[in-house]
Amino acid sequence: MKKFKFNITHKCKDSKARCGIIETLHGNVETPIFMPVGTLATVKFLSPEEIKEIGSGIILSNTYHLWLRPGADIVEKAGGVQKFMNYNGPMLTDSGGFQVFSLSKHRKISEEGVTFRSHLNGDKLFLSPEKSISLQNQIGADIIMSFDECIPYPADYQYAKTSVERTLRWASRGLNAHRNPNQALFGIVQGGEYEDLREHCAKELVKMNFDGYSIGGTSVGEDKATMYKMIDFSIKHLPEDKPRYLMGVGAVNDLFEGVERGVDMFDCVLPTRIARHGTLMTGEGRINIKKATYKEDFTPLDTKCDCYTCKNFTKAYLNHLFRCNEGLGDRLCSIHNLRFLLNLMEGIRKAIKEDRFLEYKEEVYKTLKFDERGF
RNA sequence: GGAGAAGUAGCGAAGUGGCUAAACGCGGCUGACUGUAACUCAGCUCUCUACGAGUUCGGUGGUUCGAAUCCGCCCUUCUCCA
Repeated sequence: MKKFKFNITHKCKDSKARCGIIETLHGNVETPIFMPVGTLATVKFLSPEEIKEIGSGIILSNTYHLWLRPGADIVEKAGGVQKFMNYNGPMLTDSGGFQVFSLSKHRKISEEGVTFRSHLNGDKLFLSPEKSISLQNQIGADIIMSFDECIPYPADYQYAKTSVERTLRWASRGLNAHRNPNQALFGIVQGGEYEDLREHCAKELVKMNFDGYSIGGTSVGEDKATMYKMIDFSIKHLPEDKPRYLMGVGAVNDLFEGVERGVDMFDCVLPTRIARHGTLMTGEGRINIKKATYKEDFTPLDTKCDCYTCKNFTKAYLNHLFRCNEGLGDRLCSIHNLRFLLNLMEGIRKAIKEDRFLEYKEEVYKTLKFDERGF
């Protein structure tokens, strides 16, 4: 008996947005949800208590990275990733498929799998669908991903087609290799910017009957309009009653556009990464706290934000911490950016339940001063 | 009082006749970041009427076609000895 369940609790009347609940062994999650990324079994700079405090429902970790360090066997011996990092909430692991893209200079793809050169020490590593699933079984997250190839944009049609076919074979192999019924396994729709490939990929995955479906291959350099098309091309062939996860997306307007199209889950390094680099998401748009203008600004980052950082610290102090390269700055800014997005998702869920998602979207778009990046 | 050593852009520090408006680091200023090789990366940082021009290497006077680089004098700092 699987411990994973997804129930839709409310459907938006004038868009494809919906609210739901994902049930896992480690707790329930309300959707649509934004998942903070904790690649190495840590959301960089945040303690598990802080992750909980910002209202995170589920976090993500990475197979490739944990495989390299400390090793999936060690995570398994620790009692699984949740116990290992002392985080007792729901977790998801990515398969390493994104590293096929992001470490493209260090890998070689074959039908069997992908040979990587470790980014740490140059070791030759081999990741296959079976290996990725087996590692994820060991790591023990509640939701795991198929091993896919995330292709770049733009992609040559023939290449995208060949890649999609292979990703489909990999998905099937991964499904057969999956050994832990307590872990939900998601298939990943690829196909680049091509409608027919996305359709084909989605339909074939649905035939395999995964627990949920991810939309991959987005936010790899394409423009917004293309990304939204990729979502449309994929999502319309996915079943209503399974969760849809748009991978690697976290710019504010992308979250709205995704939800409007029926996406239930998002993850993104953006809020935490830019926080560490001094960029903050606020009601006024993105600000860079390192700028000289904040040196004597003794007001909070965002007066409307209820996060620990905004309730207790000033821009001048954050500016100071960044100038001194003090880790507390990275931490406080990460807390804020994550809370900002999670707040936004709470607002989105509430609006959907009240049948006013599109109104809410319009309100937020009016209030937040979006730039062309969508913040 | 005597003997040495040194003074280079905001700071530290290379450079000892032309390829030097002057390496590099820090600091400063901007920008980027979307399933994390990311507390990272990129650009700018003498002045201006700025795809060009003008003034620089403690000061000043020389040598030379040409000087941050060689010579004289002056100023300042440091170390050691009295």
